[in-house]
Amino acid sequence: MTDLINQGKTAGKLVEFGMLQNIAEDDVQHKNDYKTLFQGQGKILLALSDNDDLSQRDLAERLNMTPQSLAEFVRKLEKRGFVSRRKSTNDKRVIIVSLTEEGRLETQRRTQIIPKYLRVLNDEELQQFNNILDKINGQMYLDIKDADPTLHNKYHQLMLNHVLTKIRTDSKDQ
Amino acid sequence: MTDLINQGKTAGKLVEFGMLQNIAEDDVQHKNDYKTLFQGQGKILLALSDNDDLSQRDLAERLNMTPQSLAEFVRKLEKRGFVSRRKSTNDKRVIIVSLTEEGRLETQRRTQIIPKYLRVLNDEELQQFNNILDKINGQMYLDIKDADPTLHNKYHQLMLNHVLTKIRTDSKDQ
DNA sequence: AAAAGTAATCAGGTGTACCTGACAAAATAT
DNA sequence: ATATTTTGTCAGGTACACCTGATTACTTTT
Repeated sequence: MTDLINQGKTAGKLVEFGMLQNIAEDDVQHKNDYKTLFQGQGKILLALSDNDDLSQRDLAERLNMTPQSLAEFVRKLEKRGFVSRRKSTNDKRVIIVSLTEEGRLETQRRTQIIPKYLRVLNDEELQQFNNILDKINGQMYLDIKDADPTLHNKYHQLMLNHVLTKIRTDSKDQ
Repeated sequence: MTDLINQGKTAGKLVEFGMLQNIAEDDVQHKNDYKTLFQGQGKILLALSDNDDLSQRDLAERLNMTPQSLAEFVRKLEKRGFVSRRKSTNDKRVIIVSLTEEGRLETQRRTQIIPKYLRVLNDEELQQFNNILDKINGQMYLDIKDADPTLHNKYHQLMLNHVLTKIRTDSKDQ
């Protein structure tokens, strides 16, 4: 019972956290697409930063979207200079998508930004927060696998693991 | 230096956290509009749950959007049965927007859901998480105020405080 | 009573994330 | 060599969150 109360309190704070992140983005830093990090174009950048030179088909599969949607986003990313497309030589149907240098920078910019607000935590709290996020994220992976055990999603999750392992590693390495 | 490394690690986990929340929403629980909680129609529900019977003008101001946008969202919410509109008697120009019972339930559903993943935290961790979120959120409020000290945003923030205080209180009271 | 505000509305637009259906070109299977 | 499968494209669509400009109806100011 006490559990529920405390969980509720925390849940409220998480809502608050989400909202504040949202506002900070809208009003403060004009271009920090936190919300678009995991969708559409952003998703593609993440996937490519994990594994460059993928075909559109492959990307679409990994990202769980139709090839048409994928193509659209890739076109937009190309227009923005973040990816390049070239025909595969083995199979002249396939188009290989790669990150440009610009795109690589953009991806880093998007994922490796250390939110300013983390600076208010001291070492101990940071450590606690880390553990907590590990636990929570672990549970969410399980929940996702549980609720949606399709093949696609296995790929999907696999990719996420890779992407995010990389992000974690990168920021650790800096 | 060690600080930066740890902050980076945590930042990565936060990215992961955001992503997982996103996927869990897409694929698992089909209708948990977490991402639309603080935008458009969702924002309006939140504002009304804090302070019912507001004029459209008032809502638009509090929510930092144009009256036209506001009107559009209110229309949509009305269509979905979440709000009702009635003419003010004092001023026949203004339209008072109120939550219906449905709308009130919907708002609660959206904000008071206790994420399942919180159950993996024990009492101590929950307590730690609470403190951490308080600190972080407090800092974000400051950052927002700092970066954007317009009148609108003061109102905006005020409203948020109210809304979220209420949410916090509600979940505590349960 | 006329002028100046104010609260809405209508009309039309932008950008983003998706989707379906139809089809061409290339690769593979028979 | 023909049939089938696969990769990608084109065309067109939905839904959502916004926005600007013009206009109507009502209120307040002068």
